Amino acid sequence: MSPSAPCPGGRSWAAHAGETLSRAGHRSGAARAVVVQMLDASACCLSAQEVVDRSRAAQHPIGVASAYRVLEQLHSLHLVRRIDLGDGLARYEALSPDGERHHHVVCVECGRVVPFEDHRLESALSAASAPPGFSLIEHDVVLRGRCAHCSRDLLLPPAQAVSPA
Amino acid sequence: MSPSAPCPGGRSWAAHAGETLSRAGHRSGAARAVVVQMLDASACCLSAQEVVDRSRAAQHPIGVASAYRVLEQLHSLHLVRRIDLGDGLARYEALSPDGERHHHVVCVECGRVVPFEDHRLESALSAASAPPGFSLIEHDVVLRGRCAHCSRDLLLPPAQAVSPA
DNA sequence: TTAGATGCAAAGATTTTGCAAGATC
DNA sequence: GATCTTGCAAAATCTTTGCATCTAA
Repeated sequence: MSPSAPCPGGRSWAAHAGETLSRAGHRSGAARAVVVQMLDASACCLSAQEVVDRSRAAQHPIGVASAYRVLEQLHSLHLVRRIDLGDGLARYEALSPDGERHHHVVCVECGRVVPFEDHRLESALSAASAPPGFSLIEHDVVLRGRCAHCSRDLLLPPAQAVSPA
Repeated sequence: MSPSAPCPGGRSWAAHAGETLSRAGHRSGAARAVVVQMLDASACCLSAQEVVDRSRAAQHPIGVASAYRVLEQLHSLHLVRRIDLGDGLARYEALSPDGERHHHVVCVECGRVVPFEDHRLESALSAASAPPGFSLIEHDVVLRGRCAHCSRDLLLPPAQAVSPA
């Protein structure tokens, strides 16, 4: 979790990403800087469109194509994780080099996304019995349920319930 | 797993689905019958396009829109599970009423999808500590790795390696 | 100066929707 | 016969690609 938390070496994820990118032979550019900064500052995963919208709001607008290209670049270098919450959007989140991961819970009513960690679940996933010969690399876990807010609304008369997003 | 395995009552999943659909007030139709039969006969999840392609191959072609509509209908009645393997396609698989579930492993090289079960993982998922107030409903788990075939290819000289799909 | 980065617009791919024709009950 | 289902085509989304321009090194 910890947005913009320093990486093991004391540097920010953004610094780590920049270094990895240049070592890979990529040049720096305005769009890339914006995307990296957005991801570094975000507490959770962002879609390409969200990155573009936030860049506009921050007075540093970038093109949609650039957002997708930078995100793909970061993904190919394992600097971000690609997350699919099942709504047809690809989301990305910064991946700290220490391998720390978290999972996501999505509210089936309002779509709210909440990150969470669970060490026991993590162990079970690492120890998961994959089919013979399969060597596991990573795992994606998405839980679905109702957030506190929407669970409460279910108990209220329909007229008072807040309409879901 | 077990494709076309009888449900607890001894009926096939297709029969169960048909009954549930009519109880919900839906009428039967050619397209729906084909989709239900495809899912019942499939060992694993199918995309809408796969259903359409197989329907054509089986000499009972259905329209793309119908496939999507029937799949959505089945999903809303919890007769199928919607699965997102991260490649931008929605897949669906029959959901037996006894609640038996399995997960999927995807080969990062060739895209092969293999179902698997793991009771310990299942327990960890059921016991997962969701954020406060969140009531969990279901979970999606996708593991990624290299299948036996592709792991072997990595050891061969590039010239002999089979090109990935 | 050279090769990569960027942005716009067009193209691709997947899924949804409008509407007329055909089936079911 | 009323209503739901189906299928074609158009629309809506999300993502990728082509190409000219700009820019980092």
